[in-house]
Amino acid sequence: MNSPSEALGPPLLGALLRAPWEAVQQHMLARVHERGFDDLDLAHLNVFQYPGPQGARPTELATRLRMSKQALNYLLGELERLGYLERRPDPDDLRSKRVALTERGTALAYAMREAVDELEDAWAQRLGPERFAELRGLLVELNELA
Amino acid sequence: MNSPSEALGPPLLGALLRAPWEAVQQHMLARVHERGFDDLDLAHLNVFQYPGPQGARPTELATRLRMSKQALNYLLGELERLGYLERRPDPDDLRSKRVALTERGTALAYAMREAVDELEDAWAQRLGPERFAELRGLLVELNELA
DNA sequence: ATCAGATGGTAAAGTGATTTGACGATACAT
DNA sequence: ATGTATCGTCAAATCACTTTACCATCTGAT
Repeated sequence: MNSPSEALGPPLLGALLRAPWEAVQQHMLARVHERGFDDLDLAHLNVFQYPGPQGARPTELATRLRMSKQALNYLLGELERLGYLERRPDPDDLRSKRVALTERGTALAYAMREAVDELEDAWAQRLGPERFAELRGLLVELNELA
Repeated sequence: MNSPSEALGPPLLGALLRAPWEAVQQHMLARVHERGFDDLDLAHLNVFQYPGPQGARPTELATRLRMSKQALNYLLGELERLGYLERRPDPDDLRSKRVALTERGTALAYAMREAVDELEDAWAQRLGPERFAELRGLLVELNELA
């Protein structure tokens, strides 16, 4: 009685959300590496996360991804060097740049999307389509709360 | 037609899982800071994540948290310096250590737990208790798949 | 009982992602 | 016009983390 583990109680919602999210991430990374985009890591994929960097300004992206504009710019530099995107001058604001995906960048976004779809399909099958739909619906609501 | 954002489609499951998980994390960090544990960041809280470091061996913890034993030991060093835990010799294995929470460490674990409960309660209320229970159940199942 | 190999923890140096601080250029509001 | 805010970037410094290398201890085979 009163063992430390008992005192901690059952798995918390945080843990329940975290594990499958990490599974998605890892699956995405592995799949994307298989497809030949093996010069990237999770930090890079993070930049491409929904809704992706296409057309965005660096500062806007940095805010969205909750990192300093310097940190993001560092990543953009690497992604540009690796041929995934370019930073082009913004015609409407001479101070500003806009991120433009290259062909390779677009292909990456597509591959990421496909990887997630794949995993979702697998889960939907094993959970049952209607229960999976229910889960998705509840998660959408949860996201609206936060 | 065929705008970049259309091509990306609706929010993916990854994003749906990530956002609320990050909300949990941020709430936990903020709450814990309020309570006076303001010398910690997310990396530290990570060590305390379910089921917590109490009684664990460093290497075991490192495996559980998917980091190198050196990286974990670095964090344990800080947490020890800040008075949250101690590394004590393991009586059963002279090579080994065991993590023992201090009073402050136990208080932190309790505060973290409380913070998550708080947020869960808020969500349960706004989602409806039975729908929240459903969400939780589905997440448990999803965790068993992965 | 001994010895080989595995495992646990740690130290030290190096790496590299990220922060801090500062800057010139442009935009915008008054 | 002029002051202030914003955009991107550079450079230096920092700090978390990796790599490499150890020694101590355990374990199992002989």
